[in-house]
Amino acid sequence: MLSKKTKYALNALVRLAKNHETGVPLRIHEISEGEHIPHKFLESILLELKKQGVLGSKLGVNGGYYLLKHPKEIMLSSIIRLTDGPIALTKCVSLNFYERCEECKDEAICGIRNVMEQARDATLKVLANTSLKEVLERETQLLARKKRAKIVSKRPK
Amino acid sequence: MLSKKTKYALNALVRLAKNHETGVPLRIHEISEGEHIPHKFLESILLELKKQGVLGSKLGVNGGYYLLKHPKEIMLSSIIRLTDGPIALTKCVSLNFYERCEECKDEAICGIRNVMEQARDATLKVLANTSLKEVLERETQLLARKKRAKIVSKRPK
DNA sequence: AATAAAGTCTATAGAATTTATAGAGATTAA
DNA sequence: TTAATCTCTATAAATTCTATAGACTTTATT
Repeated sequence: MLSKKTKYALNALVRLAKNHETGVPLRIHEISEGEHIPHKFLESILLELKKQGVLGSKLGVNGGYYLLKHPKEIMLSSIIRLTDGPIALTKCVSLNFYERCEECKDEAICGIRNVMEQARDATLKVLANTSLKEVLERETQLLARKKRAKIVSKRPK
Repeated sequence: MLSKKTKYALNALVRLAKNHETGVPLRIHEISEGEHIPHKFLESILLELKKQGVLGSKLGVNGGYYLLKHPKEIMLSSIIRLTDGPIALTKCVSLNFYERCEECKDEAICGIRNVMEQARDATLKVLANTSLKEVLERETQLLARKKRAKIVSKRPK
């Protein structure tokens, strides 16, 4: 499961992606209110994302945060790794956070591990191929679908 | 990430699957030593799996635990759900542990959620189609592969 | 009937992680 | 100069995870 921190980070980044083309930074304040994220918590999350090179910031009046890369270059997998750590279900199959399982006798012949590798590949195929831009596009589609459904439901028989 | 509890449960169940055809129960003791799992912790895990209907037990001398179903009928996804809970990355897309995200404004148009659905399906395709029997078969294959590799490495040039 | 070998049950403690907040500091635009 | 912002350090509160203690019950064996 993703932590709240990661969900907050993802939502904030989607919000920043929406704002990306305006060229002006977004205030923490605007994001935390718009996305229902505790202000101080979001503050620390965004600061961390800045330190990790995902976000840039501007201080003082008219300051705020902005994406350092184009939304299509920012993949969900890399965000999750920054805020939550491993995407794999066990560290012994993690590509970025590998660690041996203490209790394991021989990794090379562990059947569970073998399945976890497969699961990791399946998950990653989704998360590493989905960018913030892609998320925005999906939201557009979902919104259109919702509106269509509403119209259909109101149509007289 | 899977908790230790879940990893312990999986390893114990694989061990019980190996023992399945003998028809005799396995003692907690034998499992905890063989799989390097803290005895008391394993005790509580197995008891829980019993209450959930996965395991049966026999009391007294020559007692122990055994699988209630054939290893090919026990899927990794169902074990993980019993010990860890949701397999999905967010509860808002969990099939068995659904819960609304507090911070979410409208599930129907959430792009993140849409991706998480996809990720869930991908992971589940692996975990819900892999049984304990399948894990055992993989271990056999991995062992064979390992032996072959050893022979090749020893072969004179 | 006695004994030893198992699982059963309740309670709880310790550790780690997650979530969140406080408050003083530094920078910038107007 | 001032108000608006992000920055930084510290820490508190809550929750979850990991693990253990110890008394109890059941069963096979002698």
